[in-house]
Amino acid sequence: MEPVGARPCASPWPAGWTRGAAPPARPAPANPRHAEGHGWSMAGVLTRQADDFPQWYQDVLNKAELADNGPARGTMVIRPYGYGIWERMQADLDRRIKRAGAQNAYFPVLIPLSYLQREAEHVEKFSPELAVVTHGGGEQLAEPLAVRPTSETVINVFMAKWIHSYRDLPLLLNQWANVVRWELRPRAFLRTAEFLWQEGHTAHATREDARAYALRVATEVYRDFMREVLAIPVFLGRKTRRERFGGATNSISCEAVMRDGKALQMGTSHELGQRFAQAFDVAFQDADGIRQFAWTTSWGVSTRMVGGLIMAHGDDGGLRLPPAVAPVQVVLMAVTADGGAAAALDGVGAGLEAAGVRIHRDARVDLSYGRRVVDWELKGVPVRVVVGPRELAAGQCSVTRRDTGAAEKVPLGEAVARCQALLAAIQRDMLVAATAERDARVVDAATVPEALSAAETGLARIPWSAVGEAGETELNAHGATVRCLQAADGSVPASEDEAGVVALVARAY
RNA sequence: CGGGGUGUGGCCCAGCUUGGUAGGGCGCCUGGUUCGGGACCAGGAGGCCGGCGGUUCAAAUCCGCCCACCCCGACCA
Repeated sequence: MEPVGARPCASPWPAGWTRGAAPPARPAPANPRHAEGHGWSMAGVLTRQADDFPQWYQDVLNKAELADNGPARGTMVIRPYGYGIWERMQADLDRRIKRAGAQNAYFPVLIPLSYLQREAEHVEKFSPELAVVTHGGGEQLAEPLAVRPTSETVINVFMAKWIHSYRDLPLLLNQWANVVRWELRPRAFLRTAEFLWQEGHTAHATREDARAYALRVATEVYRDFMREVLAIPVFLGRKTRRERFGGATNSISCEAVMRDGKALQMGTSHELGQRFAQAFDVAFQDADGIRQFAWTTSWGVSTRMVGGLIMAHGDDGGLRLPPAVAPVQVVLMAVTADGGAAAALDGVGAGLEAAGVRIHRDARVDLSYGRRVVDWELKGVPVRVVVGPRELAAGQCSVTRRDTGAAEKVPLGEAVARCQALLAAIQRDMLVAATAERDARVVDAATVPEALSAAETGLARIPWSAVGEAGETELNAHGATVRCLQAADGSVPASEDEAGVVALVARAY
């Protein structure tokens, strides 16, 4: 007997993905070319999102050449095209982080295990996912070394060494690094045993300063980056006690909604109070000569954002990339090998390059036209410029945008300017579209059962007073979580107990 | 830790019940015809059938042990 719906698969990624979840209703494809009756279909190329979203994600990873599974369970190889996206994210974030005053540094990947144990809640939360090195050079180590799951501990040791006076504060550090967390349910980009991220660590003289900085990073660095560069709108909110980072006094998170209605935590910024400072003796003398503990923060975003980008924008044709992070912004291709198409495209390409646009010339005329088109659609290249005999005869090129599928004929002489305008429009329109789609998935709820029902297809807004710790337990028992808490006006509340606080509830990756 | 399942070219799988020269699709290589939405034809490369042992004239197939991975549950969050 054949188990219905069984999909044997050697890959570890899709494991348990749809556990208990009914496939939510899906919106109509954003790309009109894929609509019923239009004739062009990606059938056979990609699993449709509505049929099996996790399989669609897996197909996109493979066909857009984003990532492969690593040899060790839970590890991932990021392929050049996927890494190109990450590099674009890194470059922009790095600028924003520096604009916020932080400087880059680098701390070791191996951390003495005893460091991890100095802050009680920190070690409690991270122990289950630690990878520990016990041998080196063929000898058992006197003290095991943890492979960093995050670097608060080692960085605080050095903050303690470097900070003496209030004049040394604030100390604003950031590092780009890899971290390892032993995950039992890995999912490519979203939860991998090893991932790449940036982790910021700061020390401040006052609680107010630390709090303001953690919020500043969450808004000016993370939220703005996600909106302006990734074209993904996020809810900024406060984590509940249960969802808080191990060792934090407050965690602020950026929560995005994917196209299957599930939420994804795209980034977090934590107030650590004086807990790490006390554990690691990060202290300074204030202007009055009084010795005080510093107030610290930490904040990070990771390669998980690549997964979020895929799932927030991708459609049945594959990836859709906002121009700001697209490794290739415009692809140029000829329909056939003969004629003067190549020369015409060279001219447009040279103009685009001179204008600073990232282009790719697809010279593979030995492949069928359809094959090449599908390739670039799968890869989400924002704009495609095509020249064939028809265009050539008219002195034009065909310019097609990936986000809407809209195509137009443009005189060759105007192609560069038109592409630039389109790239700007796509960047804007993708945010507008993603925002509309997200908002359509947000439902107001008054009770925990109502919130659970709404979480089947999206995100529920429910008064936190109607949930509480008991309600949160109930939600968790049914696969939903409180993603974050917001004040009535959408801002980040200073405490859970503020009047009018609203909980955003969803199933999450 | 308990229950269930799967290991066969790069990928997905058939073959196993009833032992008898290792197959198909996709991908890859060559040549040709094609090329306006994943083309077609022909030829070709590529496999200690997860490992060890057993039964047998003969094992991918039957038996035993082991390993790895996956699913459900438990645990954790």
